Amino acid sequence: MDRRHQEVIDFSSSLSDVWRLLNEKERELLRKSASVQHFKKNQMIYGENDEPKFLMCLLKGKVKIFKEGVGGRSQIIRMIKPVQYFAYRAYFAGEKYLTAASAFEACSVCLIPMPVVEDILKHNFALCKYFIHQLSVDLGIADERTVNLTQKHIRGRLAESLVFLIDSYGLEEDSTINIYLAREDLANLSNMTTSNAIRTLSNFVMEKVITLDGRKIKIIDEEKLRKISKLG
Amino acid sequence: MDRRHQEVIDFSSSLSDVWRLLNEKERELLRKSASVQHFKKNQMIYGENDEPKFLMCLLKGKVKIFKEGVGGRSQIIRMIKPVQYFAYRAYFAGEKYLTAASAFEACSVCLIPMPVVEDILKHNFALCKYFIHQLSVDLGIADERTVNLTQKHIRGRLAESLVFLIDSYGLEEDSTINIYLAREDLANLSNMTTSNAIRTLSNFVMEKVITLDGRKIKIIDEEKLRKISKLG
DNA sequence: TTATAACAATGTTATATAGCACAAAAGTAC
DNA sequence: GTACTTTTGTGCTATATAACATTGTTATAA
Repeated sequence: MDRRHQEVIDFSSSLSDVWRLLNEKERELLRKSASVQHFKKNQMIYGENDEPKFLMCLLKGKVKIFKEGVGGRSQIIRMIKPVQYFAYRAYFAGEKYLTAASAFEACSVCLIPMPVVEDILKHNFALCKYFIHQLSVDLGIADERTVNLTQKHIRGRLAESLVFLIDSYGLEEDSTINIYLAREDLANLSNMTTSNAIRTLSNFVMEKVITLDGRKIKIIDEEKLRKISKLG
Repeated sequence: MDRRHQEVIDFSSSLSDVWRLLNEKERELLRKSASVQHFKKNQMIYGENDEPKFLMCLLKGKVKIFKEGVGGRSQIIRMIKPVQYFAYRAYFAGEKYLTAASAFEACSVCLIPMPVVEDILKHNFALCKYFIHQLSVDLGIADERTVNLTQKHIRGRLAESLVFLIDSYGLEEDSTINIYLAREDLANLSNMTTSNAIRTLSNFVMEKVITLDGRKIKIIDEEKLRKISKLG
């Protein structure tokens, strides 16, 4: 049994959400056509304007989805954690990718050819429903985000990003956020410059909302943080 | 034949996109369960936090979808024209409405109970695909919009809104945009204050990109407008 | 070890845009 | 018609934030 096949067997147990919606025949189809690929830290998974070919499922690691904006400034659109599906929007819309994805840390990604997914969709209403639901949720998040990023002030935006990171990746026992972002990434997530991300973080430290140790962010007063996030 | 039924017959011919995907039985089901409602100018169609119950199809008029942001500032998320479907995202996501919708001018809206839609979806893959496609396209637009609204400067954002209006509602023979927005709405679409919308419009007039006559906006140099929109 | 680069912190300056006040114009109601 | 509200247009001021420059700090490599 070659290594590749081995991995396919492995991942199938963890594809949870989608896997549960399939019958044995469909699962067999996936086992045959899916493959696992590994990405090094900062490696590109797909780029803006690439042709979408695969439904991707993040098995291990963290992925950032981002867009290059005006003047090279990049905006992080969302972060992916295991086990989340991504990279399917463009295909369904009949477009090229509008965003890019890169491995935020070393990643294992399961690739399922979109035509295979489409074939299964034809006879599997539960899976259709899954995608409709997922896309609807994401669209809601995107609409929220538009208003938050444009209308909230810098403190509110940064606080919101921290809350988002807490909710996505959780806290360690010592209340450290379970992901280590460079200040620049935090800025790209919050729509501000790196300097302002740094400054505002310092302010939060002074106000005893967080403490900093390099890229480690420890949450001291989560309630206050959520309040700052809400009030903009 | 009562007036209501009459209207149902009328609309069925114009529901185009979706209607085409249905068989006779499904159409009959729609005819029975759908109804048409009229809204006066500025009347609320649904509000933030309302429970979503209907798939809506705009038959006549114009609708704006917006969100109340920080400090009463509202942000127009998208505009709907005939014959477009809307109001379904929240139901599919299992959420209340995150946005509000109001009649921008006198409107006729066809209401289809979401449970009926879901019933049809179960056995109609083409319709599933329609929604998956539509949601995917909208999600792409939302992602684009996030970056544009946050990173482009005021001229770029206003120009983009004008281009959007041209593409959505078209131009009359004399190159007037086919929708008459208050400066405030234009501002809410472009994420700026009313004063700045007015000022920037005036600048565009001076630069001979447009001319103004009250709310009538006549496009003089569309190419230049698109250029301003692109370059931020 | 030193050299080199990437990142973090912070102060200073410049500027885009919001906020406000007020006047003019246009709609709307009575 | 008059009174009233809403919308539009402009100028002025305040301010949030970007842009830039500098310095300190930490990693990485030679």
